[in-house]
Amino acid sequence: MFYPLLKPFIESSHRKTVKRGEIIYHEGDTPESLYLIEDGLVGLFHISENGKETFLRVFGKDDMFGHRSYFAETDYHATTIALSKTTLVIISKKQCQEICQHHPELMATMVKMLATNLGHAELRLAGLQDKTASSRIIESLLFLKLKYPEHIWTRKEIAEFSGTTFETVVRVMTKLDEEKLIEKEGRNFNILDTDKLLLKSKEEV
Amino acid sequence: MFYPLLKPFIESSHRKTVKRGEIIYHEGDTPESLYLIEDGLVGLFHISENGKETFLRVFGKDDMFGHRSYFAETDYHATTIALSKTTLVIISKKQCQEICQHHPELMATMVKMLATNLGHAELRLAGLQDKTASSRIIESLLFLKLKYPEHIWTRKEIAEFSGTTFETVVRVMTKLDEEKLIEKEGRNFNILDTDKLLLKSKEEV
DNA sequence: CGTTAGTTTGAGGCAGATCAACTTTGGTGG
DNA sequence: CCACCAAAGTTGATCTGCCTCAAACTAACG
Repeated sequence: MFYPLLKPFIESSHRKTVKRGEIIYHEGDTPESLYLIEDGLVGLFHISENGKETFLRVFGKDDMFGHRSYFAETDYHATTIALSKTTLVIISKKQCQEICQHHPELMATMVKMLATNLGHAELRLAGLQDKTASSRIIESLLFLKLKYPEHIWTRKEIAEFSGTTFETVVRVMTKLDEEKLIEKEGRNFNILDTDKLLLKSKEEV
Repeated sequence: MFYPLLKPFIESSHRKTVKRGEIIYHEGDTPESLYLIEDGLVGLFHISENGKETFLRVFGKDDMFGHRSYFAETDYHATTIALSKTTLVIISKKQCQEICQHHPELMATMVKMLATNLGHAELRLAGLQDKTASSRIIESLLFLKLKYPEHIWTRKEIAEFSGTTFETVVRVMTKLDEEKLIEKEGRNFNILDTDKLLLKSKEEV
């Protein structure tokens, strides 16, 4: 959603293609550039010492990432990994400074985006305390599949997004399949009844 | 930290005093204004249907709040409650629009603040998955007490900030008191060894 | 058509929540 | 200044949702 706004400024920018599983930057690295997704899917993950991964945000076609650290003026707080074959446009910090200076109206878009993300992050934080695992899994299924229907979400990705384990995701999905609210199709799945799922995610506390 | 920047613009603004426990705005309300704290302490909480409260952010002297919803252009996603007697300066949306228009440099400050907050929220989100309750409690004790030493933090507030229960906070604090890392003093407590606490919060996984 | 990444299912364990009963603190007003 | 009492804190006992571990199974790709 950011890309079209910037397109005029970056025609000549450096491009890079990464394949599924490839790391784009690591937590702790110092930002040298911003990234735009020309095509593909990228996940932002926090990986703790014991190896536990938390799936913080997804970025799709036309989304920007790396901007949070750039504007916070800190090192990256998490790691970005390509979830599928992805083509990136790389914008240098210098380039970004120029764009920001000459186009202050983009800052308003950035403020709105960050404020929205902050709200989502805080609601997820709260949800982790007061919702059951299956409620969070259902929410994640809806969010991930409705937003990026073409991607085959693994149980592990869904688990890390919902703050559970992949075994728990498997069990919940099996139950939802039996109840005909989703249908499993190989490693993929489809949503059959969005409304009932939404309802169910709310009544499961 | 925002107040001083804005002081020139708001001399004549409306002021309001609230006492401990008073609600300033509710989740779901539509923002009509922004708030600055002239003096006192305010907490942002998410309260779920079953009554479980999550303590999302603290605001102290010279902090602004209510801005996230204003800039995201959504209803409030959480509730603000005064943690002590607090004097507020209320800025209307119209006033805010004018300030933003005439002082685009303030937008840069806002972007940085939101980006920083988003990073913190996401790290807390990840911490909820990969850290033990006592590790999170120790982090919360350090954060809350070092940032606002004058406030007498209740066990309930600490629990809601760390994502645990007040009984667990009591047990962890009793242990830390025995180990002479903190000292309990009536309902208050003091930090005796910041470094060892920091270390301990890291080794407790 | 072999290999590997991803999925499924069951059994068992535990960190920390919940429930319950009791004590202490510190503010208030008589 | 003291007596009262509501709010806050303490401690122990019990319970449970979900994670962990383990051991097959199966899709899908080269």
